[in-house]
Amino acid sequence: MEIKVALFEDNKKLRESLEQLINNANGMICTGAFSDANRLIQNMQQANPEVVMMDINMPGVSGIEAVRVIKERFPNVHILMQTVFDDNDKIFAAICAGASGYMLKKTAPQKMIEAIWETYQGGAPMTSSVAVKVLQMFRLQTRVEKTEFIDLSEREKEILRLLVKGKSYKNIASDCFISIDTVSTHVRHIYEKLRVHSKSEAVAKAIFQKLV
Amino acid sequence: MEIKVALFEDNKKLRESLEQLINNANGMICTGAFSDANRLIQNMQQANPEVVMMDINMPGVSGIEAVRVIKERFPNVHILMQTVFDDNDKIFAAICAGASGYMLKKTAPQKMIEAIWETYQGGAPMTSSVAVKVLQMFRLQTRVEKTEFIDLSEREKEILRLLVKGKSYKNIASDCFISIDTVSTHVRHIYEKLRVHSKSEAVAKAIFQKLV
DNA sequence: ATAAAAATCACCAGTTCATGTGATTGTCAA
DNA sequence: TTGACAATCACATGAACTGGTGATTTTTAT
Repeated sequence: MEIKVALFEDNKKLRESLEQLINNANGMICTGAFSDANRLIQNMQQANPEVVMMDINMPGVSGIEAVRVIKERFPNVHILMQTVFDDNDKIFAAICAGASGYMLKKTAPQKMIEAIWETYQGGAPMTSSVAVKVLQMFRLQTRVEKTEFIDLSEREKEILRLLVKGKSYKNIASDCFISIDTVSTHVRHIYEKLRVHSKSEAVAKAIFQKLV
Repeated sequence: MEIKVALFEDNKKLRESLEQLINNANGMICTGAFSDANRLIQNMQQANPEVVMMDINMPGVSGIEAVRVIKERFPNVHILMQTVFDDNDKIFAAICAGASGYMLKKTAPQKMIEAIWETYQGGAPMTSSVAVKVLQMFRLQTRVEKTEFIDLSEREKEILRLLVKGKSYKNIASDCFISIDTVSTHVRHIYEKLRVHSKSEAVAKAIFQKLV
């Protein structure tokens, strides 16, 4: 039984050469090659693939959005992302959307075939530079801030939570049924306790220190 | 120039066969093979390796502890972990301690040599099953908020970072050597992309979505 | 080559914020 | 009962922000 591979890639030349590469490889067949993800569901049903190769940058529906949709509607399909750049944010977003693998387009054809095979088997093939970035991000996420003790009153905490939600003094006043001036006073006290001088500093500190 | 590889592995048979594998491979040489990490620093100075293969389970000083020490004392050395099990916690701990790669011991000899080579070049070779677990953990850690993909330009991200630090437009202008009006324009664009309408909302969203 | 996106700057009107000063009321512990 | 603190409100001013219009230059993608 051959692995059915579908292809989403807006560059015509690359799309065709990938299609050929897949069809020439043993044990796999390209059942669909599309230039965008605008008729994603339809294309997926038509191609009925086990593995999807998805370009991250496409006109219309982005590759990342497409991954999210595919993972929702066809959760058993494994997705191999393809991109020109090993850009942190996009890798991050693609992984979170549910992509299994992440290969740079410049990857050697033979390696690409191996990656498809690995993806099919439930692996997570990654270009070396991508793997390194994933580990870096992984370590960064784990960092813990040293927490200092900050003693806010209940009311102050309540108002700080509303600040974090992005509310203005006016909003907070009406939410809490108090006057704007009172909000202002509370905020002033919060600033003193947090030793900050603006809403955004307070919000950042509140979040990092997990005060909310 | 050959890659100098040091080996920490308590199983004598495995240690010797790995040593042989390395010495038989082109472009690398085993400059030290040790059964434990109890004389780690001394061994490291003696072997002076560029790549360390470290067993995760050893009597005495654990492989993970050893990684931490090596990364502290010899930060330029790349470390390839070796283990029998692909156990979540240990993978996690090893990565956080600073290991670059993570291979199961049952990996084919040829693949192991490739992994050493990749590690030397700053890559992060991982056994497929490990890579999958890393991605899983990665997603779990992130699954707090559903992350939407927000495509900010470099400049916008830079300015967003400064906003999170609590800087005013004036500060940002002087930090970035641009006019206040330019800062204002960038911020406007950031707001549009994040769909917010104030500094504090932007800051909160930036932090929660890990845009900074 | 050409269109799109990014980065830069300017002017402006209205809104919101930061901070100072001062005051009243209720609670609670010393 | 007195002082500390929390919560409430008021007035005021300068600074900072939001959002709209419009424009030029550079970079980037196709």
